Amino acid sequence: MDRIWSRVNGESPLVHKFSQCLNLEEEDCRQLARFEAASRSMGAREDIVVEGEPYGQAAVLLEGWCIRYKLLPDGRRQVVDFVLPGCFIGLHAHIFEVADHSVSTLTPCRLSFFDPQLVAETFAERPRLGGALVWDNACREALLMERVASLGRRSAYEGLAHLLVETCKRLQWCGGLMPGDNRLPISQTVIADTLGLSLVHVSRTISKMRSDGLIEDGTRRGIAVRDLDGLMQVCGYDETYLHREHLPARRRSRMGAETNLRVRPLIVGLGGGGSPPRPVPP
Amino acid sequence: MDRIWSRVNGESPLVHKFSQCLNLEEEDCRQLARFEAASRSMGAREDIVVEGEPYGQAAVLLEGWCIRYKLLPDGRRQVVDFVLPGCFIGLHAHIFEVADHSVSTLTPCRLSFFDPQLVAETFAERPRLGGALVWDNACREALLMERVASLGRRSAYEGLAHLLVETCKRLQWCGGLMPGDNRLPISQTVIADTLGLSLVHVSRTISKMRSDGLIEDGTRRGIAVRDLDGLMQVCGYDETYLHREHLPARRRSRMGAETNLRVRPLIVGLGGGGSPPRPVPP
DNA sequence: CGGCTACTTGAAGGATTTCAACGTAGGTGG
DNA sequence: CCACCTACGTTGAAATCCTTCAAGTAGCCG
Repeated sequence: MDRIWSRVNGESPLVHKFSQCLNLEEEDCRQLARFEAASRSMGAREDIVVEGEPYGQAAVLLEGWCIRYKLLPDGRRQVVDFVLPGCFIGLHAHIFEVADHSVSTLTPCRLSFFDPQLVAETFAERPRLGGALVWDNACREALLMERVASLGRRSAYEGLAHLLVETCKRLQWCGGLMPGDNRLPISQTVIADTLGLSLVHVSRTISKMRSDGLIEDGTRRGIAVRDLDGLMQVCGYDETYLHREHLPARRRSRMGAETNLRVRPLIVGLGGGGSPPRPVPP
Repeated sequence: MDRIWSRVNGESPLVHKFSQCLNLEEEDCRQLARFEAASRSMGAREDIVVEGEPYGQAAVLLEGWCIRYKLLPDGRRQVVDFVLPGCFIGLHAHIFEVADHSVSTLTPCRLSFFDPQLVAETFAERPRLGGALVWDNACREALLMERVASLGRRSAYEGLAHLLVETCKRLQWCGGLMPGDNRLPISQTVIADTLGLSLVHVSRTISKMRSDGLIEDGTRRGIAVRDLDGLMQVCGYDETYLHREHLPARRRSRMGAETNLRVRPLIVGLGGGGSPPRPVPP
């Protein structure tokens, strides 16, 4: 589980990501390359950002997996998000003095550190890329909201299914899924801290899911999805929040700062002044 | 609980909010006024944004409370965030086609709807304000992460305490706390859907907290905090994530430098009913 | 006075945690 | 090569947190 989780091809993760929402021009790629200029390797389980301490430089993750997490005063840990290739780390460095969460490597990683100032420059010089950054940020927030929904309203079994599906989708998206190998490098401990469960219960939940034929017996080699559709059924997966619907065509013309943003009619008070959709227990 | 939760004075919520992180100039205030130009009233329990449907216009909440929430396919509801005066709603309208969450009024509200295009203009014409928007957005993300930690790793009692403290802090911050009245207009149903608990258990938790002398018997009039320090002890409250540390001095020079703007438009904005019983996993 | 919504309370059951013990693989050093 | 250590995973049993079901109370409105 400790090998580097490299990308399928040697392509730049940022170019790969943003070319999905933007027709990158020569100059855009050049600018993105500046983010990835100072590549550096790190081992597993190393800290990149530490909660309560000042941010260091910002970084892009090129290869490997990291986790973003928070610690309660008594040591309980909550993993907030998985950081996959192409994700930014510590981009708030230029906004906040002190980090409100930690980021650590999960596997050996390759990252590129850059001066946060580069973000400002990008907005100034390549507004189209600036728009892409905005979009990227909004996507991360959507992901966070879905996590909230998962933690609050899904059972352990459902939550695990959802996490696995979501992670697979994101991996496909960022090109981080190995061809003949769909294992995810996450230990049960990490899963527990992500789903807000105890390690023991995660073990039992995984056992059940394995015997249900939904995942592989990937013990100690990472968990592996066997039946994606089955998992999606389990948790009623709805991909809307990943916002990948209309990326190909429409998005390209809208993200660019050159084009006009359009206005749409208000949607207010549906239901004739009634209450919001509320499933009431009898 | 149905009166309008107005602001302490008639000041503009946006001016109030951003003057805490920025020395607003005459022209800044004029620009902010454009966001608040088209004021409109709404009743309690009306929809503003509906998950799965296209966004409407964006809005600023001027008075009242709203909730941001998600629905699972089977109707379970998870409240993601409280929207307080000065908060934006549907600011993603210019990024995403389809809303990934809903927003509804909780109390009667006054809002101002504006064309999302106004955001782009603001970044272009008043970069200092653009920086403030970025900061505002980052704060909301920090809030979301804390919510994740709460849902995943705090008990019902701790989570309730944390939610109450956080909400009081935010209210003080946005000036939405009435002078002689520290009641919060949130029903137990809303609390349950925020903490990811059942209504019944919230009722019991509140009872206990009340008998512990931490909150007032605000039945049917909203819950009221009696012992803020006590609540903070219960949940080990750490305010770091609200990022209010160095707002007074330092922030002003960093956020606002039209000269050396370290941050640049990284826009992004994000801006009733109860959850049915959770189905038993197979 | 219904009828509605919000809240309360008791009892039972289920989900999840804790405690504790055990197993297994990989790495390290003798 | 084995002994040992550590990280990770599994399993059982008991305890706890929380949910569900069900019924009842209280305030508000027409």
